[in-house]
Amino acid sequence: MNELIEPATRRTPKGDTTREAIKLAAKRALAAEGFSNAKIADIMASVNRSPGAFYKYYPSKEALLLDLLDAFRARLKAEVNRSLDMSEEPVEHLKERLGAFWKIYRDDWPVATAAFQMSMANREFARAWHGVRQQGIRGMSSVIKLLQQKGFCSGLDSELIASALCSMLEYTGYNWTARAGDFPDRLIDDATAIEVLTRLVLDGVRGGAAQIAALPSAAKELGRDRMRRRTPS
Amino acid sequence: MNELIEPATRRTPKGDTTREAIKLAAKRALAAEGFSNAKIADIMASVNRSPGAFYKYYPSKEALLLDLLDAFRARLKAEVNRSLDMSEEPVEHLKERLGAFWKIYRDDWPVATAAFQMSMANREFARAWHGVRQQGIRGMSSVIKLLQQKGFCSGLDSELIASALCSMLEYTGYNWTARAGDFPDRLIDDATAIEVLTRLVLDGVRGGAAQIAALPSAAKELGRDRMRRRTPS
Amino acid sequence: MNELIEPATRRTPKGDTTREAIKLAAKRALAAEGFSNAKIADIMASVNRSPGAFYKYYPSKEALLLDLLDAFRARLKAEVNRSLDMSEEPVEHLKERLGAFWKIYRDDWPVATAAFQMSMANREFARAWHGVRQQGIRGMSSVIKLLQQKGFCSGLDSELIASALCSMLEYTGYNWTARAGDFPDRLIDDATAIEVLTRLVLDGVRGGAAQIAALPSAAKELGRDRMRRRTPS
Amino acid sequence: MNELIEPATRRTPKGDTTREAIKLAAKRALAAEGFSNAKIADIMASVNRSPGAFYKYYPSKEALLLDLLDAFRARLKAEVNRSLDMSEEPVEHLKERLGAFWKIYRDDWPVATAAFQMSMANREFARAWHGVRQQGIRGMSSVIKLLQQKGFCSGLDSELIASALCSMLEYTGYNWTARAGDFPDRLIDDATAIEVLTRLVLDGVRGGAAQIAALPSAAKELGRDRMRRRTPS
DNA sequence: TATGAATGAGTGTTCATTCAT
DNA sequence: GATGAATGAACACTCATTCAT
Repeated sequence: MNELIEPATRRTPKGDTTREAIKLAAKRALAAEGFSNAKIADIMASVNRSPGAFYKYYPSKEALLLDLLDAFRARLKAEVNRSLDMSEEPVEHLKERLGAFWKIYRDDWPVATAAFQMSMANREFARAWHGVRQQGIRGMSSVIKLLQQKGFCSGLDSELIASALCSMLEYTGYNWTARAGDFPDRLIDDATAIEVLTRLVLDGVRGGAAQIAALPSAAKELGRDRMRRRTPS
Repeated sequence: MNELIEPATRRTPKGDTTREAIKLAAKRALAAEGFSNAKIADIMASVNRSPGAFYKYYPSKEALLLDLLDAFRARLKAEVNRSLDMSEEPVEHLKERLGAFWKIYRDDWPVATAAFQMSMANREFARAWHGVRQQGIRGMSSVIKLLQQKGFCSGLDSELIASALCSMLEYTGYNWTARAGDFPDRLIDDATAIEVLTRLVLDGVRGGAAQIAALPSAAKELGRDRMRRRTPS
Repeated sequence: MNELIEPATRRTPKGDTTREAIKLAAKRALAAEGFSNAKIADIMASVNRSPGAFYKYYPSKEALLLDLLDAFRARLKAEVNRSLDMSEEPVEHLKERLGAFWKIYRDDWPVATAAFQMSMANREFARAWHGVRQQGIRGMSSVIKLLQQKGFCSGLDSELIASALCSMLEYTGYNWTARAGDFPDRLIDDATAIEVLTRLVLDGVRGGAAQIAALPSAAKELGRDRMRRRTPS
Repeated sequence: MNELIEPATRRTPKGDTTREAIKLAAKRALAAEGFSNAKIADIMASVNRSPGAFYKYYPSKEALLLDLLDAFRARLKAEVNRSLDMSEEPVEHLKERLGAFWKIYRDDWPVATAAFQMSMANREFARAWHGVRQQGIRGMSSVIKLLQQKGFCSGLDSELIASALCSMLEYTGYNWTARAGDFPDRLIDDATAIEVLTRLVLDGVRGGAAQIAALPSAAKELGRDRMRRRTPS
């Protein structure tokens, strides 16, 4: 995606090691400070290199983030959007995908957050970040469309639902993981996170149809309640 | 919440006008550049004032954002968390609240986004932003708990669900509104947005019960379907 | 000395009151912050006036200090250099003069210190402050010359001695009075201060000749001591 | 005293050169403008460096002055307060010490003056400057106490005398050296300065005893003389 | 190749001074 | 006369980037 940031020469193993170390340190810096506040000098210091050495690996600070973002996107594609063909049992399939999604965000939310921030002011990042979002949305909406053909979730814009659910996943990835998130004093284990998110996505994805069709007990009662009220008014 | 930023003297109408103009211009700048990139001089120029005039109104750039955030929080509290007693029809109640939420974010996502960004690197913002999040989560989880008593959505951590749903609302507020969001070429009208979000929240909030009741029929059928489909191809 | 700072119109009593209040507040500000750090707005606020009102009384911040310095100089002239004719008993005379000097500095060291500071970077203040110093030095050296004619303190440059003694008086005025001076936890009463300073000046003024002539016991012993030591080495 | 300002890495010779050049240029700027008026950019320009380079060496403008002040204090301690034991001939000892003092002030009064100015408004400088003063005062008062045990200078507060004499030395260091001092058109050579100052300090230090012993003869005679003189004129 | 000193444009903030009301 | 909002030049400090060694 970003050939510009590839150096002309084939990277040596040593260079690769350093490059990976830089990426790791950069993520840590991103997590602690955000992109604008993260300093090249600090990142390089935490890798025991001089500031100048950074430019052996990236032509600019932004190229570093673009590289991280590219890796992030590739990982998402490989592990979440892997196959859109659903040979497996769909609920399990979804759960598995969301588990992958969750783990990627647990590790890489600093990259996503930084890219998101940059996307607001910077054209190139806007495009790149938009691409990442679209990738997720496409995957999600293809599931939804499939279900809509089955009669679920009918009548609503699948793209919007996909967008909203992706937003939930992404931002929740941050809020349940980052120190500055919603639960600073609580470690949310992977199993719980994945279970809750799966259920919410499932509900959202099956949505309206499921309710009307399948909820004589719960939902209809709610509905009836409402009707009764509505009738007299 | 932030009395510190109130000047000692009673504000004159003229000063008030300027102050409001500054806030508005600041939101625009925040939307276009993000907090770190927004320049005081630019904000003041767009209000036809000199850079120095800013400091008649705020002691620092950060104080401005804190003020905007405080107003944002107050608005949320007034319009969304208004009454937690559910004397009214609950679905209508929820819809109305989410409508308010949506409109606030539609107007003020630059503030929320900037505060979110700052919360990552800055103690004071972390606290303030966390407070905003908690306010939303508390409101949401009180609804959920109420429903759980009625048998819905049982077995799952109401705080987690509330957090995830708030994340969805917030981030969707951005992604459906901002130019750099998911749908740059499409204007999502309030009614649609509110409808979709309400449905998703409702599903998430009612959730669990429905699943337990309906999964054998719905989800499994989905699964079977899929398999059948795949087999012949 | 500084006619520039006199307004064209005859000052009204009310204006005079405010002007005096400004001077007083300025001295306090000078004492607490020094000239560069003292802010017009603060001074005016402590007089319950708007910043703009300052310029009714002085054309600039520096004019204020020049005015204060002029008053300081006038007071010194009136009370210390009052009469250089020494009709009274000279020791008493000196003591009285130094008492006046001490009291002036006790009250006005902020002005002197500020003027001194400004004199380093600013031509006009350099001249003005130099004038104040010269006034003191002239007074002191005239005493010394008189004594030299009597055989005291011979062989030394009376101007240098006068300069040094004036330096001692001035700087001691600060160091024994200001909160940031040498004795923060001790209040040095006027009598003690005047006694010690008088003695030091007297000794300095009478100096060497007196010693040789009048100190067979003390000084010579010291001298002898020295010789003895020196002889063998 | 100020390890904080030492960079973490071992300073290279090149860096050391620049650092020393900065100190020197800073002293010149301090002499010409005073601390508040001295501009980092100017100092760095006079060292042929960009403004930003300053911060390789000092974290702030104030840290620079603290460093200069620390060096000043160290030099004073090493050369003036070197040994407080008076095994050598005391007058020679004193003369030598005052000579060192004089030369230090001749070189470094800009630092002392700037520190003095800053001490009025700034806590940290107040402490640091007070420390320098105390160091001088302690040295001086130990001499005085020694002499008091021999019967000199009895009955007066040795600390006050020490303070006053130190004030004389310090401020005279400025007034005989600086362009804006008392003798703009005259270069006072070291020998003269040291001689005069030594005599004044000696007189002040021995003082009291001499007075008591010699006043009937000397001072009163002076008084009588004066009267006699005046009468006929 | 790596270093780290140096660059220099950029920005938040201050405050003496002005001026419309 | 008085006000106080506004001015705008000034300056300390930052940091991505460069380059001599």
